[in-house]
Amino acid sequence: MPRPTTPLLSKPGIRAAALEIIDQDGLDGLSMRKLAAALTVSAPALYFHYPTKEQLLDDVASEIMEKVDTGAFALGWREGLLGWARSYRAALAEHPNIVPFLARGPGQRDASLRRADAIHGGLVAAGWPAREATMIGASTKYLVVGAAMGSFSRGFVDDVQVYLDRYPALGDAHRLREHADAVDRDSFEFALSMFVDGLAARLTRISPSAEAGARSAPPVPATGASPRVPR
Amino acid sequence: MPRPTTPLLSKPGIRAAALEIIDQDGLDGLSMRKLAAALTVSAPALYFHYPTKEQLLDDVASEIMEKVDTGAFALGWREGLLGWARSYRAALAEHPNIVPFLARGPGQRDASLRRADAIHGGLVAAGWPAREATMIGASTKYLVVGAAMGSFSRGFVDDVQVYLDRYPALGDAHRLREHADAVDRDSFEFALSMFVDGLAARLTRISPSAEAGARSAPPVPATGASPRVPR
DNA sequence: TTGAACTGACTAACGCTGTTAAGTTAACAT
DNA sequence: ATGTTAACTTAACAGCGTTAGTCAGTTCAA
Repeated sequence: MPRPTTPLLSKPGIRAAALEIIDQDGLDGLSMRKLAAALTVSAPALYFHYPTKEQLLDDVASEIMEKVDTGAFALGWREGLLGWARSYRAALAEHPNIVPFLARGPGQRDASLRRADAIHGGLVAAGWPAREATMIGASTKYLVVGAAMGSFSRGFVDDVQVYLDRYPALGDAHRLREHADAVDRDSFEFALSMFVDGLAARLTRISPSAEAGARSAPPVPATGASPRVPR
Repeated sequence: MPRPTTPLLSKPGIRAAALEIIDQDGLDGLSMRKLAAALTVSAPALYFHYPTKEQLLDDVASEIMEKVDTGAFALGWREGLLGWARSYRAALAEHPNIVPFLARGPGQRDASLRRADAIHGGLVAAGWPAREATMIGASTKYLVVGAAMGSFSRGFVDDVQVYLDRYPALGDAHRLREHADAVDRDSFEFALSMFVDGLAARLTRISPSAEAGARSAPPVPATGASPRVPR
């Protein structure tokens, strides 16, 4: 079958199939041959549409990141940060297997820069110094990526009775596995709250005029408020 | 050369060589053949000492994690948490290439459990409810792993002039690359401070008796203070 | 209407990977 | 002296990402 009358493959189709395999079999479970087989096609056919496996993964990652929303910065830095962090984490939690790739991921993509700009602009407009705005953005990403990756709870095994008396402070850590997801979600929300609380306290300390977390005061264009100093 | 008079290989030697390759060439740069070549040995010889590549990596990861210190919990939960987080991050920053592996890593190892026990016990002894102690431990790990992995700053490319005017709020983000490491370190410290500040405020709120961050009051064995309730 | 150029697939193959099997001999225990 | 174990060797397998070369169907210009 040299050239079909109607194309068998399309970039979105390849992406969807790849993501499906990743979700089911993990990141290592995706191979070009397996992906091709799922599309009832030979492996090299994929290279007509994607020059490399990494490029394909980049595209899949970008697709996932499209669900990240920075719009809430219009309601104030606190709302913006919370909205961004939550939508970010939700996007990653939907496809946890791709997170290790996404973490080193591009970030230099256009959409990614647009998000970074919205975040930084929103923070600066609310009264945060540019340098701290950068650190807040980084910190929040740490939290989201760490939560998506680490999965603290999954570090415990549930078939071990041993450490129940060996490490009494762990109590019944073996039950963690059961509600691992819940613990992860709660821990993320907890960390986010503590972090934002600390931020709010700091903002009133360094810039008492700014209402901590409320709408940014003047209707000045958000992006214009960023001074051109190294951060 | 069937059996050498004195063994050519040893587990510590294999581990050291593996880590050296990982540090230089990245996690993907480590192959059993390359490792064997570095040790002037054939690849299958390694399998006499390590049953699998994953086991080898587990051991290397554990070796790195040995530098993580939870001793400061004797000085109070705040000092303990900060000391743990900083030594944890420092250990990962020394070998950033192995972090992606370490993040999914074992965690169920003996040493890992001992650390978890010390952390949880130290927090509970200072007045934190067990459930929140768990979340604090998880949150801190999120921060450390996220900081070690994400490398927010590395997400920017420095050869692009384009977005200077396209995304004005980003200012001169292209300079980020230069002091990427400094930004990472500062952002981590910033995040840690904000998080711990938020925690301290919460602790005085929920348990006013506990001095927020000071030494845990009575010299009671830390591990004995953990009630046996699900967390 | 013919012919060239392009498109979207194919099969074969390269060098790489982790790992297993089988062979070889030094060292050690009985 | 003999048998077992230890520590290596080479050969090989299946699977990986990717490249080269082939070929039929589609599109468009002359």
